[in-house]
Amino acid sequence: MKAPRAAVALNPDALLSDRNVNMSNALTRASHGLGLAEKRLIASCIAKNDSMPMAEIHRKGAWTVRLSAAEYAETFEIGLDSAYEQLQQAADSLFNRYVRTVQETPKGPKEIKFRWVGKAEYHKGEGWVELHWWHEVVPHLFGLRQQFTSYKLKQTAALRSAYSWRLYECFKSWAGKGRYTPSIEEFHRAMDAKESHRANFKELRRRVIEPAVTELIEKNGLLIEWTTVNAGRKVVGLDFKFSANPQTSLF
DNA sequence: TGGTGTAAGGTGTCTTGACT
DNA sequence: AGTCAAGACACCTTACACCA
Repeated sequence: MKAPRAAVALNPDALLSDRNVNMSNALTRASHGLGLAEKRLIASCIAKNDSMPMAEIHRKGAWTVRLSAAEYAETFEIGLDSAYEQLQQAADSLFNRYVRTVQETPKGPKEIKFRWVGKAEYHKGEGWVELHWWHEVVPHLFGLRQQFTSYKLKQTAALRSAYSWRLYECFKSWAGKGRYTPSIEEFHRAMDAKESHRANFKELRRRVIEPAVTELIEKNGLLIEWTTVNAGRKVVGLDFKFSANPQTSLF
């Protein structure tokens, strides 16, 4: 959990990569259902409205966000050609992506789904994409005062795996503790693990955990130790201990 | 804009060994 | 014996750079 942050005026000249990606802890720990390009697009659009006060968001109608291919290319250090292609594909697929959270109710856990966007339109020939946030996601992105996760976009811009990005966000949401101890089901959900990964811990370790941990150590300079929590031989949970490496960390 | 080559990431499958 | 995790290998896909 982070301390409440005073709203500051948005600097329109700030590089996108220097802006913050803010989202509620509940959203951070939910299943996002996003691939890497979609994740980049969503995070960039969140960062574009970084620190904008709610009143100004209402006044400017900032539920709608524009992102150009040039900004995308600069932020993620890829070529313009790739940026055009990724933005177009991500905009196409984003409309059908859902956030999935699980709420505990007296009748047991209940899954809640809502869309990321009500509209995602790529303007061919002009090189920019326009997103309109879905109304249910807005409270998780704007006007946050407590229980939220915040990081600079540049801290994830170098990541090449969506799993690394998701693990980084989970670490960020537990940064106060320096420890992330999900049940195996919570971890599956948070990582958007595929069925084959869920069915077999070896797959989860090989395809999700180890590549993500390696990338975060190499590119973000984190110090990470992790172990499994077992019931007999069955893995039922995970225990990550993480901290910033003062020499190299971007955490 | 489209084609091509390369590197990295992702997946499937088989074998081996340890544990219940 | 059955189950589960680990390791190795091959193959496919994706991301990206480069060039015409």
